[in-house]
Amino acid sequence: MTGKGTDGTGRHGRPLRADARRNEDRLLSAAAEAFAREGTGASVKDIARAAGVGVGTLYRRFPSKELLIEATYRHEVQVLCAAAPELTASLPPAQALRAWMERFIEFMAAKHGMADVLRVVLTDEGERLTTRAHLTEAVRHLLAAGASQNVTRSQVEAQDVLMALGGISVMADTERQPGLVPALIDLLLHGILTC
Amino acid sequence: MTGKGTDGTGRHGRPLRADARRNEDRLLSAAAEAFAREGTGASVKDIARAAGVGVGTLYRRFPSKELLIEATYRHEVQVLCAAAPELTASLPPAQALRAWMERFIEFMAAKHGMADVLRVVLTDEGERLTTRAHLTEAVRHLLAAGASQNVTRSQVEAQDVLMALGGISVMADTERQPGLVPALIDLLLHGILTC
DNA sequence: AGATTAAGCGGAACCGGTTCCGGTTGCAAG
DNA sequence: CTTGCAACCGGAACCGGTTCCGCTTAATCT
Repeated sequence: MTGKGTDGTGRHGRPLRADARRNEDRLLSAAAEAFAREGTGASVKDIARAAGVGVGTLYRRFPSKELLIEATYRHEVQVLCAAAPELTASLPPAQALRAWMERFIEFMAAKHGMADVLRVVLTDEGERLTTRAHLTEAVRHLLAAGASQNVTRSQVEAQDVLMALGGISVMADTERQPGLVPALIDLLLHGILTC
Repeated sequence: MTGKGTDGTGRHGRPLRADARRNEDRLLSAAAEAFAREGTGASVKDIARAAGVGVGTLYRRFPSKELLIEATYRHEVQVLCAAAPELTASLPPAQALRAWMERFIEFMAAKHGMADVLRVVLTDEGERLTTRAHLTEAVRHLLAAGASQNVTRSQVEAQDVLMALGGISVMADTERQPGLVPALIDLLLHGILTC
């Protein structure tokens, strides 16, 4: 994230011009609708047209389709992250971990082709709090709860777990075999837990 | 795999016409060179031109870029698979497993963008022995060696391990963090081994 | 050799993502 | 209110993958 997106500021933190902000709103709702209806396969040109702007405008605000997707789903990701503390509060660490991992995968799989999101959601080197940082934080929270009761190996890094989950999402999306996801989550969980 | 590729037979097992076979050869060597030089990002049109044929010809023989990539690397994958028995013969099961997984990832990462291969290499429902079947077999071999000495959990399926490796490849390719791969291999290995 | 025809061929056309750029306009300074 | 200009706008153009289709030709039959 480089200071662009839904925060109403431009490239240098300067407030957006009124028309620009209006277009951003239109684009986001057109995108939300299109992605909900057709999945992330929806074409950017169609989204731009539905929003009543040209593709150029869309691309200035969201420099790639993936970033548009991320912006569209950012809120849902925040909700996902917020669930981590709640789960650790109400379940034993191992179960909380599993439950959250399932939600993560489920979210990623929700709309077909969601794997695109992942590349953006997990990839980023911006300065401010990013979506990715939130996710890492959520995992760190879950792992910490486990470590404090010695049920998770303390060498396991939150970031690596996140990446592993990302990998599972991609494969689940690519392949279509039923039962793959639970099997891979099991494998990952076994790798995290103390024996 | 549906009976197309480098076996010199057409869609119905009928032998290829002479010109077709010649073009297939040209395409494969042009592809090999292009992929080696530019990675799998090399454009199909360029490859067709280098081979002196039209894109249509390329597409009849290799119905998608991914299939062309797979055909180009099929031999290397076979070599990789062949290494599995050798490793189990010369190393303790856990080490053999780790060594092979490292080779797998290394191979996938060798040429940038190799993640494309994966989708084809790992996805397939053909009737005959496929590349994917070979890979699964290699993993099964490694797991069997481990199971016989009780160092690997017997519930772990070869296919799931292969998928997990696929996921790691994708993430390693997407992300660029050093140390990610070893960390993920560790995690996976811990998930496979008995404690 | 000549006819027949399925297989093969090339490349124009299409589609989706992305870039580029000449024209437009919100906004603030004068 | 006018003016200057940075920010913004739209869409044509480009690029890569894939499809389509009319023409060509290797292989086979007579």
